[in-house]
Amino acid sequence: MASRYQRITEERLNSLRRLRDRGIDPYPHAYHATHTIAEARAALGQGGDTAGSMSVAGRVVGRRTMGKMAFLDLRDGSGKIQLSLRKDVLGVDGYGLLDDVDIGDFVGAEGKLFVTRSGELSLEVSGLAVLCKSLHPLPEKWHGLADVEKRYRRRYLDLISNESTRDVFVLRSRTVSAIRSFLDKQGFVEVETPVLQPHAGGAPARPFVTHHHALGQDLYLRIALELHLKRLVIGGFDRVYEIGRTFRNEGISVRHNPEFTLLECYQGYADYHNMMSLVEKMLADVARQVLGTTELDWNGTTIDLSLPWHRLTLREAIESYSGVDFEDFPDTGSLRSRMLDMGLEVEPGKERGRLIDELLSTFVEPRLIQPTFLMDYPVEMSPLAKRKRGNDRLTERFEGFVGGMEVANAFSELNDPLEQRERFRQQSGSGVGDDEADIADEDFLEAMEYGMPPTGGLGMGVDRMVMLLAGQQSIREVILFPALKTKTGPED
RNA sequence: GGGCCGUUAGCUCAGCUGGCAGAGCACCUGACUUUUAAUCAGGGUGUCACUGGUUCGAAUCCAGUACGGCCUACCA
Repeated sequence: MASRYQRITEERLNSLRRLRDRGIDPYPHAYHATHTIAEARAALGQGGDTAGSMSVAGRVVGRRTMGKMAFLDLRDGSGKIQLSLRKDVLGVDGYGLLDDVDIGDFVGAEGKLFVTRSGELSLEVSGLAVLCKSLHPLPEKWHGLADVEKRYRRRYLDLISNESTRDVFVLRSRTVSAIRSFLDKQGFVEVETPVLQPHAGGAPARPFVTHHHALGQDLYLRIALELHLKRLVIGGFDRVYEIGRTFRNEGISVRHNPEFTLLECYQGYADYHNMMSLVEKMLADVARQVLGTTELDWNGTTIDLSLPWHRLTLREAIESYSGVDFEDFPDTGSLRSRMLDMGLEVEPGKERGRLIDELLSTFVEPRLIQPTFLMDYPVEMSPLAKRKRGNDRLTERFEGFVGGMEVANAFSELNDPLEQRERFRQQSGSGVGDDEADIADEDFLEAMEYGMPPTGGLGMGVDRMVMLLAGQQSIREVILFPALKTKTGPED
């Protein structure tokens, strides 16, 4: 604490002291601004008569003094405006306050609008109030804050000094709103289900474990929304969705954050074909609402989200990009030796489904830049999906890819409770689930025994969707406070 | 977990084969009543990430540690 205090620039503390000596509270409780800065700017646009006095409030982001007159740049959440301060208007005392106003401080200003000789809309200030004294200098005005680690750890500084960062998160907010409004219009009901669960199911991922003291019981942070939402379909919510944080105790990368936002929605009486068109329509609709177009710039290439997406089966895709037709290798051993022949490093213990997944992520996924659905995944990769009509070895499942990333995963949901029980059993027996995530959720199976209508289910990574719309290559650029290791040392 | 790269002033960055720690912005002092990357004159404010080693001498070379970035691994 003491060291932190010592780092504060002596001049800022002196300003603070001088303000108090003058009887000015540097941290007042409130300020009534009559206009936001954007409203103030618009006020001049109409009519031109700006005789009325108005007030605005914001952070000082620029300061140009020239003796008996000065300009401050003021910014609030809506925009930026220049304040003009003159000694002959404010008086010696009022103008003297400027000595103790630094870049970074919050001020409120009252005055009348006018346009300077050089055409800049400004507020001729008749009254200035300090609203908060800042004790640290802001990052430099031209380059902003560039150090990636500092940008994430002190996102507030990133937001203050880099407008583009702010734009990304405004876009994120609009994206989530657009998803909601799209689904709401389609008759989906939004719900919230538990984050803390006795079993973490719905996906083969390692969960975070926590402990409930009063219950004396370990709980898991959810890794998917699936099993609870299906319970709600069983309960009569034919169209239901949730947008929520999920947690996976796995590696961190440009596409993976330990906590991320997942959209899942379920539609009774629908199958995976219906979900495909839902995904297509939703992305096109969201892009139009957020960007005004279905064309995205992704790493220099243009991605077109207009309908329809390219469709091919997983088998076709893997065969055309890797040369392997997995139907020719019906068991783990044969597929494994084929992959070894290709010079791939294959970890022992991977089942056939995992091997196919590896072919997919190595050869196919990076190539799927334009929106593409891969359909019909093998049963062993998809324990919650219904078998494909006409082919027992496959399921009616698809994944959607855009920009070389998986952004959607959906299927005709398995609703045969006896088969579901059997699939869970095979899954846990195969060593895939282990005890890390107790997939065999007995409570869920019992619910399914009461009967779930035929249902299409869909999951989409919201962070990745935002990455696409914002043209960002790293998930950390679309998460305000991405996961970072705690920094230890003299800093604190 | 493995590999490569990075960490120098509040911020953005230079600093060569080892020889007194640098620039711009910010900040401080002074001038300036229409500036807007204001301008002009002056001022360097530093645990060179941390710890150890080599050396007469280390920001620089070596080793380890921390944190970060990219790749990889893990991961529907």
